[in-house]
Amino acid sequence: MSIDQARSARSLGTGPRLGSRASREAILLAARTRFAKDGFSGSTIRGIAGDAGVDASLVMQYFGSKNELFAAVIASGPNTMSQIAEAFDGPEDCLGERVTRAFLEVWDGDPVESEPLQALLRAAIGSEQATTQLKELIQERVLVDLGPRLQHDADMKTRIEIASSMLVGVVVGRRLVGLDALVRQDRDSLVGYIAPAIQAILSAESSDVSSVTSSAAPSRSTAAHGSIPVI
Amino acid sequence: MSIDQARSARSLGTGPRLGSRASREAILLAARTRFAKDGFSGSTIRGIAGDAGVDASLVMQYFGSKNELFAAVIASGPNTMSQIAEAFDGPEDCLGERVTRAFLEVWDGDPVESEPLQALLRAAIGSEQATTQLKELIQERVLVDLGPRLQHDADMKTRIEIASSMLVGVVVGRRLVGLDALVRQDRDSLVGYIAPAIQAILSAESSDVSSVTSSAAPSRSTAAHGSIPVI
DNA sequence: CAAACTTCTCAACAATCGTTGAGAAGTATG
DNA sequence: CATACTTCTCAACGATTGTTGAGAAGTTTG
Repeated sequence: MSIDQARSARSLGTGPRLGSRASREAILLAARTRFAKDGFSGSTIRGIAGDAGVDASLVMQYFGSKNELFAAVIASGPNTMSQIAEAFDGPEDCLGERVTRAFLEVWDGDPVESEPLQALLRAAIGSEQATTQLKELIQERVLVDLGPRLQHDADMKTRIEIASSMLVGVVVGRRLVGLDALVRQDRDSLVGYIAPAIQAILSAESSDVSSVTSSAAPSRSTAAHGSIPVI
Repeated sequence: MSIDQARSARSLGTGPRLGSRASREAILLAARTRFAKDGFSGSTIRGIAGDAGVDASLVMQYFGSKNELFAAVIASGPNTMSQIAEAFDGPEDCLGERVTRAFLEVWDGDPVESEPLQALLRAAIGSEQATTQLKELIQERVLVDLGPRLQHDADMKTRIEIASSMLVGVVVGRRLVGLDALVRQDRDSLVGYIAPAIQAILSAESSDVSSVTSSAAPSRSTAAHGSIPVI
């Protein structure tokens, strides 16, 4: 039977190689840019298809749905997270600078890397529903890379999450919101401002602020002499 | 003429005071919550009206359009920004703690204050178009309060924008994304982690990181002895 | 050429959106 | 009661959305 023939010799290739995967790539590129710029609900399949020079139904045929297209865009980014995660390794006295620089470099770099992150961030902050939907994706792509580095103590995990949130905030202000003073600064001077603070988060001791709050203050007693504003 | 009568004695009150302004308040409350939770494009007028127990057209009658309703929600928040801005005044050696605490208090506090900020943040990050639309509103509500405090030098303006972005990042991770380690911490221990870093941003000297980058390093030389991890 | 196959477009569906106009329902004034 | 006014609902509009099914256009195999 012809069906069995086609099934046994799967995709033996009688058809054309017209646009083939070129259209698929064009769709993915257009989707990446539009999701990064307009967010998820702000982007339309018709608009993406138009940018790719393709009919909207072809997008559905390749990716199934808008959600799956978005997932494909997020998955299309290369190893940006491991690039950031690697910065957590190495000597501790310049940890703040390395991590800060890694963050800024990824977001200033190739759109292939930064645009999926923009899209993920816009979507994740856009609504509570999207947040919970994307939370496992965030934890997967962030904490899987960062995980082995913070297995030691829960305190270090907290520090890393705080430092990462701070750097995300800076990047949001600089690249998404476009705050004047942040956009004006070049990368190196920004690192000069930020790295000491990140260093303080990642290496200093959690000092108790108010009166009681007995819980905190774990173990490390070496704090705040040379390690904080060092870089 | 009756028209002139009604115009001269404006709203002399022949009509009913049924729901009167109660429905308006209900709409505003429902809109505030939904915009904070679902973002701008994720919220629908029909949904807001449903929460308020009211028809959708009444929303239009009171607020004109979805955009104006959103603007009313944003304007409904009290003086939250000035509350944060006031934290920038006072002795410099505990600046980081005051500012950090003010940020976290506003976001942990009354929904009347925090939800309009959530809505503004979600909308502003949601898409590039919304960002540019809301940027002047952000600058208006943030920098008008903060402005007088940073008139002195451009360097301080940069520092304040960086510190604010960082704190927004922390708040986003804690209240919007819901990162585990950040949600678990209570406010005081969070301040213990964060305040030294904010203090470093707001008071330390911008140290040159790499080799060249001649520009930076302005004037202040007092840095990093007791003021940074003090709280 | 004919048949099989892939690539892509056209037209339309059903749902939902913001928005509008007309008119009930009810209360004050004459 | 009759009139004027406010408050609110009903029904519908036009536009846009994601999504679908059928069928052109073109390429390879027999």
